[in-house]
Amino acid sequence: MDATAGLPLSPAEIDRIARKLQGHGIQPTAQRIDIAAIFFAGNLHLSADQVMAKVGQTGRPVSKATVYNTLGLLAERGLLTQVIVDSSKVFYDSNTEPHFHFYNVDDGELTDVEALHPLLASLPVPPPGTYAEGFDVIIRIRNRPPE
Amino acid sequence: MDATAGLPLSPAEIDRIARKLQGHGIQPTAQRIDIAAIFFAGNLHLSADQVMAKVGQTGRPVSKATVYNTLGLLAERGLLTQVIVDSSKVFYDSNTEPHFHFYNVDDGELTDVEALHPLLASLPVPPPGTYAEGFDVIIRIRNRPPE
DNA sequence: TTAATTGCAAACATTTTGCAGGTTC
DNA sequence: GAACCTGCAAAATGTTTGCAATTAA
Repeated sequence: MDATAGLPLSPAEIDRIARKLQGHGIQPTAQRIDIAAIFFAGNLHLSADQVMAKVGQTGRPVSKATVYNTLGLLAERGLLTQVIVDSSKVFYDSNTEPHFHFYNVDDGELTDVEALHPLLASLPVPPPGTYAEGFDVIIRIRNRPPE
Repeated sequence: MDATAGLPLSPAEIDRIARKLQGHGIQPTAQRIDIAAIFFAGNLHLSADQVMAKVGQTGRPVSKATVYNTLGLLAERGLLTQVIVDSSKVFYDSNTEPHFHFYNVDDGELTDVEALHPLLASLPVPPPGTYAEGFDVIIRIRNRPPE
């Protein structure tokens, strides 16, 4: 899916996104709407610098600090999910439903996989005194068979 | 350099570790033996700086570059597993059998969980043209119940 | 007008790299 | 002797922070 589809944003779209942000206790500013719009346009997995690049393409650059702030805020408020698959950068996923990921180590691509219920139902139970906050299931894949 | 200097490693232990390294095509140097000894002593999850600190405690400091080189090499040769749970650092796990992890986000502790076979058998199948290289199953836990 | 947000640059932490000097085979 | 390993310092990332200027409630 093309993440730049729908940009520039129609007033109706801006309004829709602004309401969504407000619904999650986030003050809707121009920069936040631009960033949120990218993710709300489709199912995407982007790193902070990819977001910055994409926002820049729409004609209104946003500073690095604001991109990081906003991504962190959107994740904290449940509008995005952080995906940690690579030790060198964090990905943000517009899919906030429980699901798994394929991570292609050759090209760095992240792909969603619908969560398998039998698998979910049998996840290990946290030790006494601790509580599950979430889970990550990542299948690392590559383009050539293992030797 | 004398490989036994200042370390609580018996000659027999050093020899055992040296052979293990050689068995995986790794030239056993004093520094590599010191680092490997830490992991082979038990089931541990340590980051590079934790390894450096532990080696330092034994009386013979090892440079940062060598610690990173050695950990990377041991992981590449299958003697350690890299665990990516935190965006800011990599953990190395002496358990190289397929298994899952609890990651306590409050105190940064990693714990092994035996892999559940029914779960393993039902992992998603990679897309055509790609091949599974491995999997990560991480259950994020915390010390207080979700609000 | 009061609080929140932005942008810039500098600071940070982890990891990687270049290269001179040592060590091992 | 040739190849490999180590250590140091500097560089490269990705991310965070401090703070003045701007914008929103």
